[in-house]
Amino acid sequence: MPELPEVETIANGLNRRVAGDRIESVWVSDKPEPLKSPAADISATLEGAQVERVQRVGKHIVFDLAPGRGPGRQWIVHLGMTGKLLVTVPETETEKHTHLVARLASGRELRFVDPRRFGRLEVRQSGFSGPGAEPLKIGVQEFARLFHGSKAPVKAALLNQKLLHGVGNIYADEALFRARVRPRRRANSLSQAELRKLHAGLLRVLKAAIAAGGSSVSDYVDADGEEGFFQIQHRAYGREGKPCVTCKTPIKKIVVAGRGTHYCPKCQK
DNA sequence: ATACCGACCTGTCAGC
DNA sequence: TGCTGACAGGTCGGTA
Repeated sequence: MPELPEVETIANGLNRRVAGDRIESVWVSDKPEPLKSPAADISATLEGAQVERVQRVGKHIVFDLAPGRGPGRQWIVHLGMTGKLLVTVPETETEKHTHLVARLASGRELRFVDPRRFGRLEVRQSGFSGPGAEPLKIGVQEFARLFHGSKAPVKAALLNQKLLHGVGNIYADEALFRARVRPRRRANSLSQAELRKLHAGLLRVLKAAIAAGGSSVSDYVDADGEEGFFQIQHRAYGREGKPCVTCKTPIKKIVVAGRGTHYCPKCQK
């Protein structure tokens, strides 16, 4: 479900709510899919650990843990399409598809819920830096270099987490719309000017979406249960058949890299 | 190396 | 009303 702006919003909300709290005990479901680390490792790492802070890396939520001795460990959560991390009181009814419950010293619970089970939970030594470059930090030069070496459609390159991490289907379409570049163009066919526009468009759309609390297309909510509002600013994603905000031409929907892809056939070259 | 496609899961919605 | 199929914000592994 969530891409960079949603994960950023969730991680910031979790940081506000649970940083400094201690995990007293953990329950893990017996469904194996969401676990990248063995359940016993996850429990052993989380139990007794204090949450130092929560931050976003790519589309991952990273909990820095202070176990008290030895090198720090991290709990890394990828929400997949439908994952949620909720902070609740114990009395709140446990949702269907709850896969992990961490009981906190404050008396609250941190719960991981994921109906589709595409999300992943993992514990590891500190220092996780994600699979690719960070879109909010990368300069235009490095950005251009990433795409220069790829013959893939530029949309596929944007979605490739080993190049840039954090960009998903919505913001790839939105960035390409703002850069006026067609999603099927080969990444290495973009001119320097187009790469600059793509870099700028991506930064603009990600920052605006973070400011709006992310996009709530169906059921996304942040750590406080609040919806995001960026979906009302979408110009391409989800607007098939609707008039382009620039030229009124109907937005087209095609499939690129196996994903529904929206663009303006007139504005985007 | 690259790119397409199915697989992984469940829920929802449109269409019949 | 109920069934079927398509589709969904993500990623991985196999194959051509």
